[in-house]
Amino acid sequence: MNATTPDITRDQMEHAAKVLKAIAHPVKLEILKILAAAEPMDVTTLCGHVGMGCQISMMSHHLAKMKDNGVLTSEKQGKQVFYSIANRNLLNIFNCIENCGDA
Amino acid sequence: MNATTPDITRDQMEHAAKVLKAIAHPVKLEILKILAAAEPMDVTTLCGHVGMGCQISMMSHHLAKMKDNGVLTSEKQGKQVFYSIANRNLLNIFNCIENCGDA
DNA sequence: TTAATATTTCAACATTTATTAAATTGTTCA
DNA sequence: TGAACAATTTAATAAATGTTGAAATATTAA
Repeated sequence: MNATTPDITRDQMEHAAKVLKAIAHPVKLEILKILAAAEPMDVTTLCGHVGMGCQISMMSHHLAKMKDNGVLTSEKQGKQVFYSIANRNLLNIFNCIENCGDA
Repeated sequence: MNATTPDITRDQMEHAAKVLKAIAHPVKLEILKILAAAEPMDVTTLCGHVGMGCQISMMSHHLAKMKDNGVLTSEKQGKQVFYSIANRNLLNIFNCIENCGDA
Protein backbone atom coordinates (compact mmCIF):
# COMPACT_ATOMS: atom_id res chain seq x y z
CA MET A 1 0.00 0.00 0.00
CA ASN A 2 3.00 2.29 -0.28
CA ALA A 3 4.06 4.26 -3.29
CA THR A 4 6.89 1.95 -4.31
CA THR A 5 4.87 -1.23 -4.79
CA PRO A 6 1.23 -0.39 -5.29
CA ASP A 7 -0.83 -3.46 -4.50
CA ILE A 8 -3.57 -3.22 -7.07
CA THR A 9 -5.47 -6.00 -8.82
CA ARG A 10 -6.21 -6.29 -12.51
CA ASP A 11 -9.82 -5.31 -11.96
CA GLN A 12 -8.81 -2.25 -9.98
CA MET A 13 -6.43 -1.41 -12.79
CA GLU A 14 -9.24 -1.57 -15.35
CA HIS A 15 -11.42 0.57 -13.15
CA ALA A 16 -8.65 3.06 -12.51
CA ALA A 17 -8.02 3.37 -16.24
CA LYS A 18 -11.67 4.20 -16.79
CA VAL A 19 -11.67 6.87 -14.11
CA LEU A 20 -8.46 8.39 -15.43
CA LYS A 21 -9.83 8.37 -18.98
CA ALA A 22 -12.92 10.12 -17.70
CA ILE A 23 -10.87 13.07 -16.45
CA ALA A 24 -7.88 13.09 -18.82
CA HIS A 25 -9.02 16.14 -20.77
CA PRO A 26 -8.35 19.83 -20.15
CA VAL A 27 -12.00 20.82 -19.93
CA LYS A 28 -12.84 17.91 -17.66
CA LEU A 29 -10.01 18.84 -15.31
CA GLU A 30 -11.28 22.40 -15.42
CA ILE A 31 -14.76 21.20 -14.46
CA LEU A 32 -13.27 19.31 -11.55
CA LYS A 33 -11.32 22.35 -10.45
CA ILE A 34 -14.36 24.62 -10.60
CA LEU A 35 -16.55 22.19 -8.71
CA ALA A 36 -13.80 21.69 -6.14
CA ALA A 37 -14.09 25.37 -5.29
CA ALA A 38 -17.88 25.66 -5.42
CA GLU A 39 -20.07 22.63 -5.61
CA PRO A 40 -22.76 21.86 -6.42
CA MET A 41 -23.16 23.88 -9.59
CA ASP A 42 -25.61 23.84 -12.47
CA VAL A 43 -24.58 23.27 -16.07
CA THR A 44 -25.03 26.81 -17.35
CA THR A 45 -23.10 28.41 -14.49
CA LEU A 46 -20.37 25.82 -14.89
CA CYS A 47 -20.17 26.61 -18.59
CA GLY A 48 -19.80 30.29 -17.75
CA HIS A 49 -16.89 29.54 -15.44
CA VAL A 50 -15.15 27.46 -18.07
CA GLY A 51 -15.07 30.54 -20.24
CA MET A 52 -15.81 31.69 -23.72
CA GLY A 53 -16.18 29.04 -26.34
CA CYS A 54 -17.92 26.75 -23.93
CA GLN A 55 -21.03 25.18 -25.36
CA ILE A 56 -23.73 23.72 -23.21
CA SER A 57 -23.96 20.64 -25.37
CA MET A 58 -20.28 19.92 -25.00
CA MET A 59 -20.45 20.52 -21.29
CA SER A 60 -23.33 18.10 -21.02
CA HIS A 61 -21.37 15.40 -22.81
CA HIS A 62 -18.36 15.84 -20.56
CA LEU A 63 -20.49 15.86 -17.45
CA ALA A 64 -22.35 12.74 -18.54
CA LYS A 65 -19.16 10.81 -19.07
CA MET A 66 -17.74 11.90 -15.75
CA LYS A 67 -20.97 10.89 -14.07
CA ASP A 68 -21.04 7.54 -15.87
CA ASN A 69 -17.61 6.77 -14.49
CA GLY A 70 -18.51 7.71 -10.95
CA VAL A 71 -16.51 10.91 -10.86
CA LEU A 72 -19.51 13.20 -10.47
CA THR A 73 -23.03 12.99 -9.11
CA SER A 74 -26.00 15.08 -10.14
CA GLU A 75 -29.25 16.24 -8.66
CA LYS A 76 -32.09 17.90 -10.45
CA GLN A 77 -33.64 20.98 -8.89
CA GLY A 78 -36.37 22.50 -10.94
CA LYS A 79 -35.15 23.21 -14.42
CA GLN A 80 -31.54 22.90 -13.45
CA VAL A 81 -29.21 20.00 -12.83
CA PHE A 82 -26.57 20.50 -10.18
CA TYR A 83 -23.36 18.54 -10.35
CA SER A 84 -21.08 17.59 -7.48
CA ILE A 85 -17.86 15.69 -7.03
CA ALA A 86 -18.63 12.12 -6.04
CA ASN A 87 -15.51 11.54 -3.98
CA ARG A 88 -13.30 14.46 -3.11
CA ASN A 89 -10.39 12.11 -2.51
CA LEU A 90 -9.98 12.19 -6.25
CA LEU A 91 -8.90 15.82 -5.93
CA ASN A 92 -5.60 14.57 -4.56
CA ILE A 93 -4.75 13.97 -8.18
CA PHE A 94 -4.24 17.73 -8.47
CA ASN A 95 -1.61 17.63 -5.78
CA CYS A 96 0.06 14.83 -7.60
CA ILE A 97 -0.06 16.77 -10.83
CA GLU A 98 1.43 19.83 -9.19
CA ASN A 99 4.26 17.76 -7.77
CA CYS A 100 4.85 16.10 -11.11
CA GLY A 101 4.32 19.29 -13.05
CA ASP A 102 7.82 19.35 -14.45
CA ALA A 103 7.96 15.69 -15.32
CA MET B 1 -2.45 24.48 -2.97
CA ASN B 2 -4.84 22.42 -0.89
CA ALA B 3 -7.21 19.77 -2.15
CA THR B 4 -10.31 21.92 -2.01
CA THR B 5 -9.20 24.68 -4.35
CA PRO B 6 -6.36 23.46 -6.53
CA ASP B 7 -4.47 26.44 -7.87
CA ILE B 8 -3.58 25.30 -11.34
CA THR B 9 -3.20 27.32 -14.51
CA ARG B 10 -4.64 26.56 -17.91
CA ASP B 11 -1.26 25.46 -19.21
CA GLN B 12 -0.73 23.15 -16.28
CA MET B 13 -4.18 21.79 -16.96
CA GLU B 14 -3.27 21.03 -20.57
CA HIS B 15 -0.07 19.38 -19.47
CA ALA B 16 -1.81 17.38 -16.77
CA ALA B 17 -4.36 16.16 -19.28
CA LYS B 18 -1.57 14.90 -21.52
CA VAL B 19 0.13 13.06 -18.70
CA LEU B 20 -3.13 11.51 -17.55
CA LYS B 21 -3.96 10.47 -21.10
CA ALA B 22 -0.55 8.87 -21.35
CA ILE B 23 -1.33 6.53 -18.44
CA ALA B 24 -5.11 6.14 -18.64
CA HIS B 25 -4.99 2.60 -19.99
CA PRO B 26 -4.92 -0.73 -18.14
CA VAL B 27 -1.69 -1.94 -19.72
CA LYS B 28 0.03 1.39 -19.19
CA LEU B 29 -0.94 1.38 -15.52
CA GLU B 30 0.34 -2.19 -15.34
CA ILE B 31 3.64 -1.06 -16.84
CA LEU B 32 3.87 1.66 -14.24
CA LYS B 33 3.11 -0.80 -11.46
CA ILE B 34 5.73 -3.29 -12.64
CA LEU B 35 8.39 -0.63 -13.00
CA ALA B 36 7.49 0.78 -9.60
CA ALA B 37 8.48 -2.56 -8.08
CA ALA B 38 11.57 -3.20 -10.20
CA GLU B 39 13.07 -0.54 -12.36
CA PRO B 40 14.79 -0.25 -14.70
CA MET B 41 13.54 -3.07 -16.87
CA ASP B 42 13.98 -4.03 -20.51
CA VAL B 43 11.08 -4.35 -22.93
CA THR B 44 11.03 -8.14 -23.23
CA THR B 45 11.12 -8.73 -19.48
CA LEU B 46 8.43 -6.10 -19.01
CA CYS B 47 6.30 -7.84 -21.60
CA GLY B 48 6.74 -11.12 -19.73
CA HIS B 49 5.53 -9.52 -16.52
CA VAL B 50 2.48 -8.07 -18.20
CA GLY B 51 1.45 -11.60 -19.02
CA MET B 52 0.23 -13.69 -21.88
CA GLY B 53 -1.12 -11.88 -24.86
CA CYS B 54 1.51 -9.21 -24.55
CA GLN B 55 3.21 -8.38 -27.79
CA ILE B 56 6.53 -6.62 -27.99
CA SER B 57 5.25 -4.27 -30.65
CA MET B 58 2.33 -3.17 -28.54
CA MET B 59 4.57 -2.74 -25.54
CA SER B 60 6.91 -0.59 -27.58
CA HIS B 61 4.04 1.64 -28.65
CA HIS B 62 2.85 2.09 -25.09
CA LEU B 63 6.34 2.75 -23.81
CA ALA B 64 7.01 5.29 -26.54
CA LYS B 65 3.91 7.26 -25.71
CA MET B 66 4.66 7.24 -22.00
CA LYS B 67 8.18 8.38 -22.73
CA ASP B 68 6.98 11.09 -25.10
CA ASN B 69 4.85 12.52 -22.33
CA GLY B 70 7.62 12.48 -19.78
CA VAL B 71 6.27 9.61 -17.73
CA LEU B 72 9.16 7.26 -18.46
CA THR B 73 12.81 7.51 -19.38
CA SER B 74 14.88 4.98 -21.26
CA GLU B 75 18.49 3.96 -21.58
CA LYS B 76 19.99 1.63 -24.12
CA GLN B 77 22.37 -1.06 -22.91
CA GLY B 78 23.62 -3.32 -25.63
CA LYS B 79 20.70 -4.85 -27.46
CA GLN B 80 18.25 -3.93 -24.77
CA VAL B 81 16.47 -0.76 -23.80
CA PHE B 82 15.77 -0.27 -20.12
CA TYR B 83 12.84 1.83 -19.03
CA SER B 84 12.46 3.71 -15.76
CA ILE B 85 9.88 5.94 -14.16
CA ALA B 86 10.79 9.57 -14.78
CA ASN B 87 9.29 10.93 -11.58
CA ARG B 88 8.18 8.55 -8.88
CA ASN B 89 5.89 11.22 -7.44
CA LEU B 90 3.50 10.17 -10.14
CA LEU B 91 3.08 6.88 -8.32
CA ASN B 92 0.99 8.70 -5.74
CA ILE B 93 -1.75 8.38 -8.30
CA PHE B 94 -2.03 4.76 -7.23
CA ASN B 95 -2.74 5.78 -3.66
CA CYS B 96 -5.35 8.15 -4.94
CA ILE B 97 -6.88 5.41 -7.03
CA GLU B 98 -6.94 3.03 -4.11
CA ASN B 99 -8.68 5.61 -1.96
CA CYS B 100 -11.16 6.39 -4.70
CA GLY B 101 -11.55 2.76 -5.67
CA ASP B 102 -15.23 2.64 -4.81
CA ALA B 103 -16.09 5.97 -6.33
C1' DT C 1 -52.11 25.70 -22.98
C1' DT C 2 -48.46 28.22 -24.67
C1' DA C 3 -44.00 30.22 -24.13
C1' DA C 4 -39.50 30.31 -22.11
C1' DT C 5 -35.64 28.12 -19.97
C1' DA C 6 -32.36 24.26 -18.83
C1' DT C 7 -30.50 20.19 -20.09
C1' DT C 8 -30.12 16.08 -22.64
C1' DT C 9 -30.09 13.33 -26.72
C1' DC C 10 -29.23 12.57 -31.54
C1' DA C 11 -26.60 12.56 -35.60
C1' DA C 12 -22.70 13.62 -38.29
C1' DC C 13 -18.07 14.25 -38.72
C1' DA C 14 -13.09 14.78 -37.68
C1' DT C 15 -9.55 13.37 -34.71
C1' DT C 16 -7.21 10.38 -31.78
C1' DT C 17 -6.09 5.97 -29.87
C1' DA C 18 -5.33 0.87 -29.77
C1' DT C 19 -4.07 -3.34 -31.94
C1' DT C 20 -1.66 -6.26 -35.06
C1' DA C 21 1.58 -7.84 -38.56
C1' DA C 22 5.36 -6.90 -41.37
C1' DA C 23 9.47 -4.45 -42.39
C1' DT C 24 13.50 -2.05 -40.50
C1' DT C 25 17.29 -0.64 -37.52
C1' DG C 26 20.87 -1.57 -34.42
C1' DT C 27 23.71 -4.78 -31.58
C1' DT C 28 26.28 -8.84 -30.42
C1' DC C 29 28.64 -12.86 -31.34
C1' DA C 30 30.33 -16.86 -33.93
C1' DT D 1 30.45 -11.06 -42.76
C1' DG D 2 26.20 -12.94 -41.50
C1' DA D 3 23.02 -15.15 -38.25
C1' DA D 4 20.37 -14.19 -34.08
C1' DC D 5 18.28 -11.16 -31.07
C1' DA D 6 16.03 -6.71 -29.16
C1' DA D 7 13.45 -3.04 -30.10
C1' DT D 8 11.43 0.46 -33.06
C1' DT D 9 8.98 2.02 -37.01
C1' DT D 10 5.59 1.72 -40.49
C1' DA D 11 1.22 0.79 -42.19
C1' DA D 12 -3.44 -0.76 -42.05
C1' DT D 13 -7.51 -1.05 -39.65
C1' DA D 14 -10.86 -0.93 -35.95
C1' DA D 15 -12.60 1.43 -32.07
C1' DA D 16 -13.14 5.27 -29.05
C1' DT D 17 -13.31 10.25 -28.30
C1' DG D 18 -14.29 15.18 -29.06
C1' DT D 19 -17.01 18.73 -31.24
C1' DT D 20 -20.93 20.87 -33.12
C1' DG D 21 -25.68 22.08 -34.24
C1' DA D 22 -30.29 20.70 -34.28
C1' DA D 23 -34.03 18.34 -32.22
C1' DA D 24 -36.22 16.46 -28.16
C1' DT D 25 -37.43 16.39 -23.22
C1' DA D 26 -38.69 18.35 -18.91
C1' DT D 27 -39.87 22.05 -15.84
C1' DT D 28 -41.67 26.41 -14.67
C1' DA D 29 -44.16 30.62 -15.49
C1' DA D 30 -47.47 33.44 -17.93
